[in-house]
Order: sequence, then structure tokens, then C-alpha cells
Amino acid sequence: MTAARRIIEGEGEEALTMRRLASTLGLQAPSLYKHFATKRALEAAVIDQALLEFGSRLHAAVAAPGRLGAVRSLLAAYRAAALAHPALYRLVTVGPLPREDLTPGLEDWAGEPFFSATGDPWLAQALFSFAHGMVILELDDRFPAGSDLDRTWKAGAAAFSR
Amino acid sequence: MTAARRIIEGEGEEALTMRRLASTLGLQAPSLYKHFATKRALEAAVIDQALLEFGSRLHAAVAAPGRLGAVRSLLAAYRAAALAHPALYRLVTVGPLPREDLTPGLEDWAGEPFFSATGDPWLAQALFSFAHGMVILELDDRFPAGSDLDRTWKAGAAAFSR
DNA sequence: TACAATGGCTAACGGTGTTAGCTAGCCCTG
DNA sequence: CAGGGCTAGCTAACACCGTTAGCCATTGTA
Repeated sequence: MTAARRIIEGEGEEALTMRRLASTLGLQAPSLYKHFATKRALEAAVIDQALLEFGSRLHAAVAAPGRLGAVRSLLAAYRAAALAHPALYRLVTVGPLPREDLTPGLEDWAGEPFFSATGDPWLAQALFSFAHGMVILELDDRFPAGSDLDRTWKAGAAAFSR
Repeated sequence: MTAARRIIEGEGEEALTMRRLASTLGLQAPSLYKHFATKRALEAAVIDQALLEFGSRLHAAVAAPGRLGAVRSLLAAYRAAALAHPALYRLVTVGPLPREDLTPGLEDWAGEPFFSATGDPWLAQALFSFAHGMVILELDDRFPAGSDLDRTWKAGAAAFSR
């Protein structure tokens, strides 16, 4: 639901409330249950769409890596996409995935670029962990004040590039 | 508060409820507010203690790295500590830190082992991001079923040890 | 024209963190 | 020893949360 997404992106994940969403749609909260069995299912619809969009950007980054190399291009795209939609990124990546409500195969497809960039399944997962760790720690303000995160990304990219 | 910690470790973070905690202590929920200004402050007390314990294990790992080298020893200790107390690890590391309710300097101290192990502030942050990413993604069951995470950890360690 | 499905509604339930206001007991002081 | 304040408990209540039950108007179809 596009209205749900707008609330999440504009005011954060916890601002999405059945009553809040209903009121922006001009109805009452229980009416939403005629369209989604549960709040989690509603979120799953948003996650599904976001996963497609994030995945597209990653695929594009490894398909046309430019002079940076696939790993650096992928990391740059990953960071940019996440920081452009922080609340959406959190919704998609933190906590358990509602897999039964998602398009089959979409999750794997979105992760493929890490395999393409590294050519090795274990290195791919390690690289993904690094990227997610960097993003989520930045979004949660866990790095010391004044950290040079550009340089930290570079250090990580260098470690994974050889 | 040790009772709060026991609830979190035993039944997960969301099981910690003011009423639930109060009832295990034989009181009513509002009485808890005579001791903690808010639920977040209560959690901060648990986080403070957990940060001390997790930090101790990391310091020990880099102080006596054995034949593995500091980076591998640190990563092994990090993963073991987190998986031994998953709910506590989540409480400490996901979402914003209630810094004003924490022992000053404790957060920095707990992160020091990453600097000791790498000798470089940017590589230290990158290594921390990798470790946290690995742990939180494993706890949230985000890796494909049947992943060989031992091997993924090794791949990451190799990238950062060079 | 009758019927069933769709999609809205109100009322309500049990849960959450939190506040207000009261009170019983304790300690310190006059 | 009397009195006053502080501590730490209590009950009642508030606003909010996801969710369910049950009702009803509209719509599309047989």
C-alpha cells in the first residue's frame, strides 16, 4: 500500500499504525482488515515492493560497475539506496522476514549482486554483512561522533576487493 | 535490574513489560516508576551491565589472542558472546543507545578491542560492522537456509587479516 | 428479482507505557 | 517522645495499540 509506505518513509516505522493509516485513507482501522489479514501482512506488501527497488539498484550497480570495480560499485549503490530511504531500509532488513507473504524468489534475487561482485558465496555473505552492518550502525548513530565513514567504507572495500 | 535481565534472556526483549516485571517482583507496575523514570531507563541499566560483560570478553580475546592472531580471536569471541546471549545482544546493539543513562566511557571502552586488533581506526570500524552484521543477520535468520556460516566468518576474517 | 460477496461501520477486548493521587511505614530532628 | 518529611508501595485511570465480532449498505451476478 502506497499510503503505508508514505507514512513509514515520512515519519518512521513506528508511526505506521492501523488507525493512523486508516485515517489518512479516510476510513476506520478495522476496515483495513478487509484487505490485509494482519498488520504484518500489510508491512510485507511494502517490504516486497522495497525489496524489488533496492534489488534493482544493486543489480544495476554490478551490471555497470564503471572504473571502480564491482565490489566498490555495489557498496556505493548499497549505501546510497539505504541512506536515501532509511526507514524503508530498516523495515526491510531488521527483524525476521515475513517470507510467506513475499514474492517467491525475490529475496534471493535481491542478494544476487553480492555473488556477482565477489564470485564466491562465502565472501558474498561476508560482504553483505559488512555492508548491512555499516548502514544499520550509521542509521542507528552507533559510530563515534565525528567518524569519517567514507574512509571506513573505503577500508572495508579494500579489505574485500583483493 | 537482574529480574529484567532474566526475563529478556529467557523470553526475549518484547517479553519485558512493566506489568510482567512488576509481577515477578511481587509488585504493581506503577511502583517500578519509583526506581526507574521510564522503561527505557530500566533497559539502560541492563544495557550498561551487558556492555561491561561483552566488552570484558572482547578485551580478553585481544589480550590473549593465542595462535589465531588478534583479529580472528576477537571475531571468535564476539560471535560466541553474542550467540550465548542473543536477546541481550539485540538489546545492546539494535536501535539508538540511551547514552545519557549509561556509564560514561563504557561504550568507547567496549569498542576498543577492535582498535587494538587492527591498529587502524577505520579498519576497526569496518571490522566491527562486519562482525555486527554477521551476528545480527544470523540472529534474525536472514541468511539462506543451509549457509555455512563458519566458512563465511572465515572468509571475512581472511579479508580483514590479509 | 433474489442472492451472495464486498467493503465499509461501531463497539469492544486485552494489552501497552505512563500519570495522578493516596497512604503506610521509616528516619531524623526538635 | 512527638512530629514532619521521605520512601515506596498501592489503586484508578488515560491514551494508545492490534485485533475481533457483528451489523449493514452497496454492488454485481444468476
